[in-house]
Amino acid sequence: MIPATYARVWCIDFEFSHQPGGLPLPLCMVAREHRSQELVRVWLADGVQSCPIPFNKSDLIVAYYASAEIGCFLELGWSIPAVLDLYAEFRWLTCGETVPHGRGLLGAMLFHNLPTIGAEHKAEMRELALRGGPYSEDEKIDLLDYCQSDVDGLALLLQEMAHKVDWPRAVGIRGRYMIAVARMEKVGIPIDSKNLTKMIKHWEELKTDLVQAVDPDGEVYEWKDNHFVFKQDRFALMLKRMNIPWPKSDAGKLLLDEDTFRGMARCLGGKIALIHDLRRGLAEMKLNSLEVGPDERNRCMLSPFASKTGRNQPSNAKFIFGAASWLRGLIQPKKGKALAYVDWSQQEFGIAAYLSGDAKMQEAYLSGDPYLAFAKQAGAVPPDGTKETHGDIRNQYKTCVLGVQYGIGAAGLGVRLGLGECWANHLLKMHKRTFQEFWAWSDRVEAWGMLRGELESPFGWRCSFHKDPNPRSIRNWPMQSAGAEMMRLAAIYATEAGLAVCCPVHDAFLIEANTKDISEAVARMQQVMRKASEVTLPGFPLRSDANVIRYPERFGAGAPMWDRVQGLLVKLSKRKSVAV
DNA sequence: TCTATATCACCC
DNA sequence: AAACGGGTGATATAGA
Repeated sequence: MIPATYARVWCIDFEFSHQPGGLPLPLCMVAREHRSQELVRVWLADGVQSCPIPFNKSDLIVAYYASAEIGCFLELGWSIPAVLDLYAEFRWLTCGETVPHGRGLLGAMLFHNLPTIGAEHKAEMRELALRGGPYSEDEKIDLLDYCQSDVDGLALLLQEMAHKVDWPRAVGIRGRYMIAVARMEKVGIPIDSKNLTKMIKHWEELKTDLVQAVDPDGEVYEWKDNHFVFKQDRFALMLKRMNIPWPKSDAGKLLLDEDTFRGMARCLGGKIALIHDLRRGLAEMKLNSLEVGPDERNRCMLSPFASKTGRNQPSNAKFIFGAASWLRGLIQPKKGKALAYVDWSQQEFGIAAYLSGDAKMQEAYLSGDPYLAFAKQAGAVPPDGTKETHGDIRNQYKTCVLGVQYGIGAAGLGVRLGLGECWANHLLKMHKRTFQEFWAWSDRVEAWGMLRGELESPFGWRCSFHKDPNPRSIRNWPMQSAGAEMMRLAAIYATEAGLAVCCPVHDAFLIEANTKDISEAVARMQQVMRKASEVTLPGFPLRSDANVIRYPERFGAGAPMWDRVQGLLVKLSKRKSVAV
C-alpha cells in the first residue's frame, strides 16, 4: 500500500480563482491526513497565509491534477513536499482505454465504483471560485465545504488506487513532473501583447485585405457574420466558369486538402495559386482565445499525460505553440531578457536507434546528420557528399526516415515526395536493407503489442492497445513515449536546478534568462537535456540544438506571413491616421 | 437554430 | 478497406 517512508499522507485540494493567462489566486485549502484523519481547513484569500501544515521530507501530498495545487503553493510561497497525483496515476492506469466518465476526479471515482455524493453543485461552486472575491462568510463556508467534499472523494480514491500505484515512479517521476509543470505554467511565455492587441483589433480588416487582394469580387469568399468564409459551392462555380477539372472525393465533394490544392495551384497558377496562399495564410489565424495574462505572458494548462504516449496536450487555441508557426513572431523577450528554444536533435530517430540496438542507425545518429548518413549508407550519396552537394537526395532520405517513424507505406511516401510509389518503394527498401535491426525490433514491437495488448516505456508509462489496435500506432508508440519520458525528466532537472523554463514543446523547451546570462542558461539546459536522454537511453545521450532570441528580436524570424501581416498593420494604421 | 459528424489545418 | 504516429480545434454540412 502506501510506503511507510511517508509518515503523513495529506489528501489536499485548493479552490482558486484565476484570469485566463494569469496566475492562480488561492481562495482556500482543505487537507486531510490519511491515517490520523486530521482535518485542516483554511481560508487563504484575506491576506498573507503561512502554511498551516509543517510539511517536511516525511510528508506526502495527494492531489488530483496536482499542478493546480502546486501552483497555489508557489503563489503562497509554501515549500513543496513529495507529490502523488491521482490524475497522472489514473491516466497511467487507463491509458489507451476509453473511460466512461472522463478523466476528472468524478470520472476516476465513478470508474472505481465509488460514491460521488456532493458532486451535484460542482459547476456552481466552480463558478463561485472563478468569480473571485470578495466573498461573504456563507460563501466562504460553501467553498470550504465544497473543497472538503473533493478531499473526501480524493481520500476514497486513494484507498482504492493505492495498491495499484507504482510508488517510486508515481512520486519520483510523475508527481515530481507535476511540480515541474506548475513551475513552467507559472513562468509562461513572454508575448508582444501590443502587437497581439493590434492584430486582434484589426483582425477583420487584415483578413479583408488578404481576401480582397485575391478575390476582389467575392466570387469565392462570402461575407457572413462579420467575416469572410471560403465557400465550397462558390469555389465549385468558379472552377466551372474557368473550365477547371478538380479532383473529387468518392462522395463527389471537391478535395480541398493541402496536398490537392498545392498540386492544382502548382499546375494552374493564377487565381487558384492565390487562393491557395490565402487559404494557407488565413488558416488558424485565431488569436482571441490565446491566454495572455496582465503581465503579457502566455500561460495555460499544459495538460500533462493527456495523450496515449504520455505527452502534454495543451489547447491549441490557448497555447501560442499550438497556433500556426508564423504567429510565433508574437513571442518576444522583454527588455533585458532573452529566450532560447532548445530541442533534441532528431529525437525519435535517436530513440529508435537506441531501443532497436541497430548499429547502423546509431552510427547514422552519431554522425550528426542522420539523413545524409543514411543516404550514404544506402549508397545514394558518395562518402564525401554533403548537405550542400546532395541536398535533394538527402531530403528524400529524410522524408523516408521521418515517414518510417510514423509507419508510412510506399503509396503515402510517394505522394509526400511527389515522386511516385515506385521510387518511394525503393527508398523504403533501402531503409529496410540499411536498418535491418531496426525493422526486426519494430516487427517485434508490433507482434508484442498486438498479442499482449499493452506496451510499456522506459520508466513504466504504459498504454493498452486492446480496442482497435493500429499496427503503425504500436510501432510508433515506444519512440514517442520514450521521448515524453525524456522530456519529463529534463523538465524536472531543469526546474529543480532553478532554470526559468517557459514551456515544453514535445521535444523542446523554451527557456528565459537575462540577456547576459542566456548563454550559460542554454549550456545548463543542454546539459540537463543530455542527462535526461542518457538516463532514458543509457549510454546513448542525444544532442540538442539551441536557438537564442535576444530582445528586441522575436521568435521565428523570416516567416513571410508574419512580415506580410505586419506590413498590412502599418498600412492600416496609416489609413486610420489619414482618416482622422 | 442547434448539435453531431466529417474533413481538414495546424503543431511535434 | 485502407494503410502516416500523437494531438486540438475550426468549419461545413447534414439532420433533428
